[in-house]
Amino acid sequence: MPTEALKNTARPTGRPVSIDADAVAALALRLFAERGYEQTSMEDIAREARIGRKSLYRHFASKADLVWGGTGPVIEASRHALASPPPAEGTDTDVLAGLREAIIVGAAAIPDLAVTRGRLRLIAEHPDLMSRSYESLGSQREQARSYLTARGVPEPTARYLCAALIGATFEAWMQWAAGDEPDPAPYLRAAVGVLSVGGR
Amino acid sequence: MPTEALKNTARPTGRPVSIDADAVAALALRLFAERGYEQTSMEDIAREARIGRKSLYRHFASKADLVWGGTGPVIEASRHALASPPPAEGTDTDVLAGLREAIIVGAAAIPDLAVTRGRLRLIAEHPDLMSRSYESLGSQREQARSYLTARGVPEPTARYLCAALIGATFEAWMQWAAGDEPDPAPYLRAAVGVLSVGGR
DNA sequence: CCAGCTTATGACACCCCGTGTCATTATGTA
DNA sequence: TACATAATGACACGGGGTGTCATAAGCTGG
Repeated sequence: MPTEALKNTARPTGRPVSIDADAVAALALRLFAERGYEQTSMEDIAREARIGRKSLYRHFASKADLVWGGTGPVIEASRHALASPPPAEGTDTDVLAGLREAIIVGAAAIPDLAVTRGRLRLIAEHPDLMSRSYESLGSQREQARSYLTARGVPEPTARYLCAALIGATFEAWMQWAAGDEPDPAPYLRAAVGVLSVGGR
Repeated sequence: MPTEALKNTARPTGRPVSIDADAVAALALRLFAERGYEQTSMEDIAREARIGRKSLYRHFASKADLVWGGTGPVIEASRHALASPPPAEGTDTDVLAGLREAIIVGAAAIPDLAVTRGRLRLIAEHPDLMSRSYESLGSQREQARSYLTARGVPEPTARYLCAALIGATFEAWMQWAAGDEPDPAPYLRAAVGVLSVGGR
């Protein structure tokens, strides 16, 4: 999600990228941990990364993106898990179970959980970062919604279900991050367990 | 919620407030509607309200507070509805129904729905305003959580339930605001209907 | 090897949000 | 009338985010 203009997509001509966005994000995370989030300015990060402030903004749309950017893979993984199974005819077994499993799969795709935990803890501490959750999780919400509607869940119910799902799973991630348990799956399972499609 | 320092709380001495915060907020809403949210600077609002920019900030903590401030009464009303009935012994009837009714009562306490609809539509259009929902609804979340735990809902479940509740009801408000139906209650009912305390 | 193209880069300037300070003014109470 | 309290607004400042522009770096075709 680091705003990467055209990183891996075949670029036939032009000057290639010379800045390692992931390395810069990692550096920023380190600086945030050392000096604090709001005590570290974008100029500080740029200076430390030996690049210009404007170049920093070219790779990360905002300061918050330096933190939230790393969550891209998780969302992408659960998106993939949600997109794969085609909808069967009629009302299939349990749509909630499908959502749950996709989210678990997405979580399992995270390379290093320790970094993610640090990221989430940093987010939890700062309202400014916290509030970005709505937009950062937007694609996941959209993905879940199409999953539900494709399986016959009526429109308004699907919307509310997705909104509730995002809220609950985000809370689950936060609870996991606050503790020391290695596996986030139980938290996510419990969060999804709070939902019901039947309208009670 | 307009940051009011000491508006109605008996102030024995000192110069009384001479700025009508509600009027300023209404003016700001009008300017936002006319010129657009980000096209209207705090200086514009202050100039139009015939006050200084700093004085504006003394009444509203942020630009977003000019919009979100008006939601205070709703949250306060549902808080009151949630606080009134004392928990009975053992597992009482239906905690979700209690939550649902409190939210409906809160919605019914809104003086003029038209203004609220405009406000929510404005919020829907601007990610910056949208993202404030998390913090703005924080008190409501906390209130619902204590309601649930006081009625025997175990801790982690209560957390997830509240997170889901906030997400779903906010989505319900947004759906209501996007349409023309006069009563938000059906939307809210449907949103709460997506939850379940039983863990499926 | 050179010419020309594309694109990243960084310097500069700018707007605006939000905050801190401070002198001034207005309103109450003793 | 003196005093305390607090609102007001002027000024300055840090910092986020954006636009512009000249320059440098790499690729590709001749």
